[in-house]
Amino acid sequence: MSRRPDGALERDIMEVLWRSDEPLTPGEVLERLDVDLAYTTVMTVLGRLHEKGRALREQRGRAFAYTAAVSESELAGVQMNAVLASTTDREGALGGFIGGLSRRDRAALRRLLGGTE
Amino acid sequence: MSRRPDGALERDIMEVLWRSDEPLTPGEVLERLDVDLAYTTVMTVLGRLHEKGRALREQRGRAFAYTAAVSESELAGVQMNAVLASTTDREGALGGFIGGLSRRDRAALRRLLGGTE
DNA sequence: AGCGTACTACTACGCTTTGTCGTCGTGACA
DNA sequence: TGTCACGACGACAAAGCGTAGTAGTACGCT
Repeated sequence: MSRRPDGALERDIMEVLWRSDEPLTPGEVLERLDVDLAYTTVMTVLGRLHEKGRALREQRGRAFAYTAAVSESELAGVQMNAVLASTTDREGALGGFIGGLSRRDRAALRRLLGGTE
Repeated sequence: MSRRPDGALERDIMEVLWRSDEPLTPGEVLERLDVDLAYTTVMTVLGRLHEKGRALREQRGRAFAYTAAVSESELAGVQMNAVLASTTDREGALGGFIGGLSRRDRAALRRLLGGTE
């Protein structure tokens, strides 16, 4: 019985939410997960995501339908900023960061940073 | 007696290591921490950091002296890259990231990206 | 109106990580 | 030679997470 690594199930479920353009009930989330889990497991995790503010929910009939609170890319942006904020050598960190980027990512970054100022 | 949040002690100790330019024994680390902890607590955490590869150690007399395995900025860079790698919308993530940067950081980033291509 | 079904709330358990210490053996140094 | 510093090992509690069962309840269908 291998248990998936910590955070993996929450992550998988968030990905299901991100891929959907409308709110999903626990049952719908369960369908879209390829793994075999109990209904209540999905519910519990959705509830925890909601508690932590990472998922919003709205009543849909008797059920709750969940939506991701922040988009995947927003979350990634916020997390990268959090890492940066935790360090004292911001410039060094930025240097290390771009040193690890692919050529393509570096180009995208340059473009996103845009012109002057 | 409140326990400090998860990860905080390891972080504090890593910061002590980062701020030192030479390897430190547990006792020296303890001195440099402003908090009041048992000697063994520091030892345990240093041992765990070593196990996880985040600290190197070398014999110094009878004691071990510990050094950070990666610099603070390297670690931050790696972590930011890891976040980026975990997302599907890399460009969106980069956009969100720079959206959260200060003017100064943005300038630094632009400069670091600068010349080479 | 009654019954099954689907869904939520509540509870629970085990594992892992982390914060926090104690004990003990041993080697070094006064 | 005795005290002390230091490392090995172990321990315990709290939190986070994966995983699931039970029970109550509202809805739809018959």
